[in-house]
Order: sequence, then C-alpha cells, then structure tokens
Amino acid sequence: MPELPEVETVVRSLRGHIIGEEIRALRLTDFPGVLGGESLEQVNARVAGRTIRGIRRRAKYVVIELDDDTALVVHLRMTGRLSAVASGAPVQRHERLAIAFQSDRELRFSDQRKFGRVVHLHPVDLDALEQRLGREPLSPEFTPEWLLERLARRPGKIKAVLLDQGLIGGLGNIYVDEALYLAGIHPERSANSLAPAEVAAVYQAVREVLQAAVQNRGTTFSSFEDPEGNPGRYGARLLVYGRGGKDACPRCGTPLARTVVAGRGTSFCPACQPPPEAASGRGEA
DNA sequence: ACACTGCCCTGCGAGC
DNA sequence: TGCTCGCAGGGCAGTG
Repeated sequence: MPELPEVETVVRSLRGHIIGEEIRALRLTDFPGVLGGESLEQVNARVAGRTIRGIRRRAKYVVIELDDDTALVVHLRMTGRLSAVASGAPVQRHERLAIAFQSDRELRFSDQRKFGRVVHLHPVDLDALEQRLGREPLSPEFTPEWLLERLARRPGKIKAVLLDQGLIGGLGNIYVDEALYLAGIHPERSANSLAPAEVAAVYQAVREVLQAAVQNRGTTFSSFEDPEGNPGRYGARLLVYGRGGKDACPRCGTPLARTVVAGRGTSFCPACQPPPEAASGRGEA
C-alpha cells in the first residue's frame, strides 16, 4: 500500500519518462469514477495539447504539473500503479485510465480496487490541497520542536495522530507501526502524554524509517511495484508490520501483539512498547 | 476543532 | 473441491 516512500519511488521512476510529453487525450477503460466525478470529455477539453512540465510528490499524492499551471493529481490509494509504456502495449490487468501522448508513449493507471483517483486540478484547487496537507516528514520544516508543540495539543492516540495527513503528510500504516516500534512507544498512548524525550524518539524513528524505505525503493507488502515492475526492497526490513499475533519481537523475543487502532491493523511489542497505564510514570494522564 | 465510525472495492487465504 | 467469509486500508462523509 503506497505511502510516502512508495510514492516517491514512483515519482522518481517516472520523471525521466513523461516530462516534456504533450498530452493527446485521456482514455478510460471501465471505471469512469477514476476521474473523481468529472466526465472524460470535460477533462480532455482542458488537458489536450498541454505539455507535462514536471512531476513531484506531495504527501501520498503524485502531482503531474502541466504547462498551464494546472496538474493531474494521482492518488494510488492501496493498489494503484502508474507505468509509462508504448502506446501499443496491451491493456493492463485492472487498467482504469491511459494518458496518451503525441509521441508513441502512454502513461497507464491501473488499480485493482478502484480506490485510486486521477483528477485534473486548477491552481486554486492545488492551493487548497496544499493547505489541508501537513508537513513533509523529510523536509527541513519537520523538526522535533515543531512535532513536540503539535503533539502537545492532541489528546488522541499517537498512532491516529501520526496517520493524520493534515499534521504530517505521507505517513501510512506500515511506517507508523515501524516508527512507533523503533521509538518504543505504544500506539495507543495519548499523543499529548509523550515526554519530550519520547517525542524526540518518535521524530528520529519516523525520519530513519522513511529515509531507509526511500533508499530501498519502498515496501512491497501485497502488490506494490514501481513503474518498471520492480518490487520495493524495504519489505525484508520490516520489524513488526503485519507480524502481530504471528512472530516474536526481533529485539526481546516477546510475541508481537495485534490490535486495531484508528481502524487500522496494528502490530507492536507489548514489552518494548509499554501500554499507557505502564507508561503513566512517564507522563500518561 | 477534534475524535470516531462506516463506507468504498476486490483478491486472497482460512475454514468448513 | 468449492463455497463463504473476513480481512487488507487511505481518505472522506457523517455523526457526536
């Protein structure tokens, strides 16, 4: 399920293939909803003839910038894939949309579960998107001081808060579980109960996990592949994600626990990540 | 303003 | 063997 490192991998991989391409037309296969409610005709009327000026990542979004300051914004959600192919390439499994260029190339969007979207946004919409997304966790603006100050205002569970895209943009279930494990913080601790040293540990863990995952081209858990069809290599490094109720803690050997937090399957070590009650001496209300 | 729940969707694996 | 069922989860709407 693509999070920041997977989306970053997709963007880097596509960058050399689609910049400078002039859009001829978008083409649907079987799922008009992929365009987010707009009709194919509406979108085509606006993007035909536009040239791709750049491609970047913002949180978990792929932003394909066009030469009129609008953009095609892609969210892969769980199973979305993008790939640049020759225009004659066979329709892919679960293909939802093709963006045909004036050259003999196309950008294809496939998505098994139909959760992903490709929408065309005007500058005002892009600004609105930017406004409701939080800080990039690998940017210089993401600092321990800032995180401490923000977490102090949030009584919710730390895992839910870290998943809040309006606070930090790009973290998802895999890397939150990994980061909280590395930081030794139970996922159900109240965010505002974390001592400064604990916030610093969370900060450090988030940065380390994301940087290592980007370097390894992401995690392939169920189906992620980059646009060249390569799996991510970070999956082999996962310490707790998906292991609760199955494996032992790689650090202390205690069986990993599994629960649901913020509606997400959650794995953690009950020994290395003491529950809120046990952590009360360190600040839990 | 914040927290929480349910919904969308399909493939896969467990269980019978 | 073949079926049913539960699970996976990001973002958003609706509710409290």
